[in-house]
Amino acid sequence: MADSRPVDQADLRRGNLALLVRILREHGALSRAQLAMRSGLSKAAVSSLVGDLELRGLVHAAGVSSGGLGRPGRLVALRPGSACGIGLDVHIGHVGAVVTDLRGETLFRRRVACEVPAVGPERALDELAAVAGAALAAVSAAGGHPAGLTVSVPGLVDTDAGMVRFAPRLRWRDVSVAAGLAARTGVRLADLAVDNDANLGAMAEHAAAPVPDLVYVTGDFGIGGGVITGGRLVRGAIGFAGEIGHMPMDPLGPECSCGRRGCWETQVGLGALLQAGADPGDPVCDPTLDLDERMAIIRARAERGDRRTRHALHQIGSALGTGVSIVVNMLNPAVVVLGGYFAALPEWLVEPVRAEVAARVLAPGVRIAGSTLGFAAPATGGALASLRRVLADPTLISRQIMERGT
Amino acid sequence: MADSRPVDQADLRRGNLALLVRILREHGALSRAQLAMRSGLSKAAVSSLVGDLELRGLVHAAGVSSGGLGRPGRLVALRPGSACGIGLDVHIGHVGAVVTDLRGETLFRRRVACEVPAVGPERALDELAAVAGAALAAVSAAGGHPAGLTVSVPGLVDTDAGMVRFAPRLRWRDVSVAAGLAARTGVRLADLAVDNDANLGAMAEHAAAPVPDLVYVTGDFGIGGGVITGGRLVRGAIGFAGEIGHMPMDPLGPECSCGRRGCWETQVGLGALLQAGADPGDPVCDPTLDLDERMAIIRARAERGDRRTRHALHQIGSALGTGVSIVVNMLNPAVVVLGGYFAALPEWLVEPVRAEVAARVLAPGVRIAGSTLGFAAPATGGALASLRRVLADPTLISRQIMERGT
DNA sequence: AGCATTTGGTCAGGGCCTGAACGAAGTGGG
DNA sequence: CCCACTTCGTTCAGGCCCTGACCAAATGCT
Repeated sequence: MADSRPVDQADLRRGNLALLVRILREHGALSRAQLAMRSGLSKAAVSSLVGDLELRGLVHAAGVSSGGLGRPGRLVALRPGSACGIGLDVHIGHVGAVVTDLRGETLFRRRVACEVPAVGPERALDELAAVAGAALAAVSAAGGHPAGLTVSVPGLVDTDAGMVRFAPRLRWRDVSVAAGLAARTGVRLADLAVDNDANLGAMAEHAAAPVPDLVYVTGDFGIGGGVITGGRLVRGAIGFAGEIGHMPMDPLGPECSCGRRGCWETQVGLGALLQAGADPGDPVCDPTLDLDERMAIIRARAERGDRRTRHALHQIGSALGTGVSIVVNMLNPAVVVLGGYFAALPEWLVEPVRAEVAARVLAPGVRIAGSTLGFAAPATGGALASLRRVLADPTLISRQIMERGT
Repeated sequence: MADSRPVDQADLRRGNLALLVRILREHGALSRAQLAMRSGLSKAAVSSLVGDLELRGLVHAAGVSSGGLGRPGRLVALRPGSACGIGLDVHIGHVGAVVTDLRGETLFRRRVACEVPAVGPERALDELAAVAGAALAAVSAAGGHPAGLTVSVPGLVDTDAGMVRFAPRLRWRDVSVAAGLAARTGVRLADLAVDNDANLGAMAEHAAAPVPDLVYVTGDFGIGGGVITGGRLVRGAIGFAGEIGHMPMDPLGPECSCGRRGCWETQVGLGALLQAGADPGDPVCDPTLDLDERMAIIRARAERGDRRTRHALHQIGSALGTGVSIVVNMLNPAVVVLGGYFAALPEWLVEPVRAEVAARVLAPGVRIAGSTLGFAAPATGGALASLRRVLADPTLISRQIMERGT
């Protein structure tokens, strides 16, 4: 068995193609001369590389640079919709899809209600495959090339096997999501990936706030965490990293679904908020109601100053801050992003968390922010994860297909 | 400003030189043909690369492969003492040095008693420079080339500036270790690095137990943590990652040196053990006594079954396990290594930690182990950190110098 | 119109890896 | 003892990729 791969001239080419794509992603349209300047490559090399990217359909001419002396540069930009990452999302109440191109623009977004725990994995995968088909059609319509599909699932995922090992909230166990989707859509297994919702959410937030060290905490009834350090996602030895919902916080606390007592998610999960802030008959406790609507009711109550709701939110915020402090002490991220239902109530949750962090954390300068992506973060992260492969190696988009197109 | 470095043919060469060095490090002496097989490179390329490494003095002929049919292979091996990493260690009671070559063999080891908090940074750096000088002399005597010096300090380090920001146990604040050592030894600033003791300890344990995800917890009076995920050290946004000693564990606990209450280190630090296991007048509480000797006394008492000692150890072990469980839940390492004073008492500490982890951690298969390197881990890690640069880029060892030598 | 300036393409050149060919250095059967 | 066989390591042509120099093209300024 080989110990590691040797480095090859093709790797060199790949690396420089990827470099140009990264620069174009960050700076928009640039001339070849500007690309040469920014990349450090020679003009000759840039010419050749841009020609290559053009043949692959990843870039196209984008006018000329107007201003200034001398011959105007012919601008080159990433072609809209050229390579598209597809992110799919399985939630308790819906399945969804997001399509993003290399520039980071969203080309397609859909969300379909689906009682996933009730209908079972096979029916849910049928629904998911239908949404995926629509996403793929949107990519085709844009004249693009799908870079891959990544499915977000709220549970424990074996990313190598493309399987969901255990997702208690979906009532899934050992579900072959990748294989099931491949069979239904005809997409190659190699182009399908499955990952945890918090991991993908962290990737989405990381792309939005590009600091190398970020922690994403997402909540609905369970709590998930996604950790990015040094720009890389932390998965742990067997993919359990970030499973912070079951941090033991209070040995005398209420019993948790995992069988232990006082787990963090019993303190800050949506269940805890509803229990403290509403009576059992209250409409916000109605599980058949859409999550967004229930959050809107709670928002409204908090905004008009309802005492019980405010008190419940403050209690959640404090407990959230205690747990966040532990994470921050250990990992020293530059940013902690609060996603999921926390993102719907930032006015009442972010401040208590900041206060706890200020009181309990050694390191200065940690930013606490509500997610701007909200419940869309996991699917967006899935799209980005799919794109990341092309970003690292643009030659994955083959030349031939595009030559046919011209 | 360039956005990122372009990839170059020299990078290609570097990468393949490094590949061969890695393979030789792992497998010992190999023929060129075997190297070609294992690396995936062609025989021609291997010949050229080996010739290059020979000129740099990094490898040398090492006999012939005896067995089998056909022409025997001329074995090539890493030259003992060729490139040497130097690790320096500043502790409360001593300064020390370790020299390791590319093969991982230790060529030199020294430890000199020094009351660092008492004598102040300048005098301590004098002592450290003397030890460093002896280490450099040992490298010269072995016909080697120093790959760099890395200093381990128990405190908060600004690795970019080579400065210790705050080391309460040494009573250091804003000490320019790299500059001070450069001035005293004549070593170039670029070859000097400073890092936290727990980070370096983690690197040493990581090299000994090569799993990609490892957490190292070290204790004396303070508690430090080093985290490696995906084979990379986690530093955090401003270098505070792994500062787990001040995790808030008990809001009603005793006051900590940091000003808060119930930090983890008040529960599991050496102070907690001594307070629970010995009276103030007890010799093990004598701060002038060598740490190793004090640990030996505690070991002896535990071995002969002293009830109070055993009880104190069990109490420490439980609290240690509680904190370790939090870390493990968050990061899912394959191994947790207990270093520092914990490593001196594994028979009584490892089991309670295992029990707590088994009760509190979701992920299966986490190994808990006492460090085999003990108090030597940080310096060893420093030596490895210095070597890592050469391992990533063998061309750092220039050819000319070695040509002069032959 | 002429000149300075900048762009971008072409071409020789050198570094690096590959694959084929070949001499070198052993083993083992006849 | 000799020769076939096997494996090793070097050499050489060939191809890929980047660089640097050169040059035609395109535009503003005088």
